[in-house]
Amino acid sequence: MDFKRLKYFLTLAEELHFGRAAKRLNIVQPALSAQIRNLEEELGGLLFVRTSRQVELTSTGELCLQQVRQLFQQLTDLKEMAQASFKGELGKIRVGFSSIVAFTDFFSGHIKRFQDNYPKVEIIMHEVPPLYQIKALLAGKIDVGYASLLGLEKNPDLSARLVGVYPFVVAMRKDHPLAGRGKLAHNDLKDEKIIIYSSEDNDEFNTLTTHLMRSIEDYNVDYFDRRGSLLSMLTLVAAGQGIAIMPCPVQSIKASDVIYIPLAETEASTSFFMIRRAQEASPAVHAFWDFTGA
Amino acid sequence: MDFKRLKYFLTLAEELHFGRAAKRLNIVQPALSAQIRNLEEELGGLLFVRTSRQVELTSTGELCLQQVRQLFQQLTDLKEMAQASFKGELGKIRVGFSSIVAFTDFFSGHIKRFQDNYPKVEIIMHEVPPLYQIKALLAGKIDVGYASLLGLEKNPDLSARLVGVYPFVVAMRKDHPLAGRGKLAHNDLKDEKIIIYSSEDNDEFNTLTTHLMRSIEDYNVDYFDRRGSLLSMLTLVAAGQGIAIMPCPVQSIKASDVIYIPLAETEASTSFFMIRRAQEASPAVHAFWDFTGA
DNA sequence: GATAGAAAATAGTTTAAACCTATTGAGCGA
DNA sequence: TCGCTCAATAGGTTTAAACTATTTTCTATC
Repeated sequence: MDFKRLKYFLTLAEELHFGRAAKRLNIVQPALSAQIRNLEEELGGLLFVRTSRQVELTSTGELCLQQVRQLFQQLTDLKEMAQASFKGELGKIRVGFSSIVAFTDFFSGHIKRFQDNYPKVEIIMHEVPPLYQIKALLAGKIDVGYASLLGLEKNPDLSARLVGVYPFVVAMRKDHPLAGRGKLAHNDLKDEKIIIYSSEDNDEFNTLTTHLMRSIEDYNVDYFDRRGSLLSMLTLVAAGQGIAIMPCPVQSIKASDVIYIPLAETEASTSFFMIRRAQEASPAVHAFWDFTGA
Repeated sequence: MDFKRLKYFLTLAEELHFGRAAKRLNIVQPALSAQIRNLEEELGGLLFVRTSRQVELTSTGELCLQQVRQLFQQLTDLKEMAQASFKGELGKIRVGFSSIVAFTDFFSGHIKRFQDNYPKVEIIMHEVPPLYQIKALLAGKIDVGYASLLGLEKNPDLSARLVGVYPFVVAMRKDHPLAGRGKLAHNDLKDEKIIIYSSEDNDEFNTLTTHLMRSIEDYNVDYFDRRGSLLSMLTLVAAGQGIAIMPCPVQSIKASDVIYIPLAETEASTSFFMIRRAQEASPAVHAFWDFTGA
């Protein structure tokens, strides 16, 4: 059983004339006769009634015609699907993102614009803490990561691309003494209780605060060490437990009683990266990477 | 694109090893390598990642695998369908029957038993007057006819088979003078008004009554000539317009005020035939013919 | 009824591609 | 470094599909 034979069958069923059908198939009439005979032998009965004047389908032939049309449709679909898949227009991309990334403008922009241009690619989102993203990428659990991490260029198994650099803001209760200020400098934080997110699992906040701390190390800062999420930090701020230094995208989280004031006069900032495996095979992931990089 | 290639793909996708897959396919490893390469070139990308230690599917390969499995399922279905159709287990049979036939025991028996044994054959019933059945058969409007007709053996384009011979009964109002009798003879009808169905279109009643009349031609019978259906004859009988001579299956029609009395002492009878085209192509029709004849 | 024409089937030859054997090359483990 | 496994490559062989030429069958027309 062969697609070529089925194609011959289909053409003959349409033309109902061996000579014309053979011409359309760019073969010669006896070749078509032989192939149709082969097909009929394989199925165990006649598909056409041949009188010397006309050819017509048997009832079985009619049934087969419908099925064969379907079969060719499926074959066409298969080819198109494969080609779409090779072009990265089809497939799944598992995207890992850290909690802060979810509030950046580039992240939602990437996802939305890609989805608009590649509607058949399924994007599966996972919130994954930054250091875990590296493990998840190498273990094949996610295909693309979005996080603020340092030293990525040192890992030969990963490719990274800088996608955003953000200054810091200071989150505090609205009745905090500093609340009226339009902007803050290092000096202003000198005697404040600063809430820092710290966790062995999650390096992002460590990274950025360490980064920041380096720039304000001259100052004598009390800090409040605490495990928890981005939101739990804001809860602590709202509860008057201290102030928090955070990348500015966090501003879009409107917590009651909490205000954000830019931290000026420092070159400290948070850099966000896209990360993928250096040896990536999936065309969809490459399409995503190239599309968001263009 | 060829089913053989797709089969190779399927086997390799299952084995993930060129040597083993080739062995299962009863070909040699380089042949398999070449065919997989051809397939990949045709689709425009790689379906497998080959390291010298292991073979695995690409993401596109995974997608194709599902589609190809479906394709093979459909191919199997096509073959099975074709073979079922050749055996007459699949298809349509358009059955024409005259009104009286609907009340015979053989008719419902044929249909029911065949349908039980050939559940996938669609039987389409048409009530067709007897002479029309011959036209409908020759015009390809129906495939099998059931009727009482004479001279069928003279038509070389048709095959017929006798399926039932029934004596006559006399239908009359229950208050008719003859109503008390257990059976009737020709003599008894001598002075009765007999309702006869007559139509150029429909020969069945003409046939049977002519047949009957021949056997009682010695008697002086008034008859009431009237176009109409089987039921309209019974209506006339119920209205006291006369008595009617009918094949005994009509007895199963219980009309109020109408009783049936056997017409004995005559060899006159109605013969019912199955009819089909002599040159019938449809295996389902042959299956029906053979099944009901066995 | 004979004859010409049309269309599918048959016979024999040619060609193409699928397959086979033998070998090479690459990667991994001892 | 050697040896082993496994896929790729090279070159010859076989099979089957296609071609050309011819026959057969049926129909339409004279």
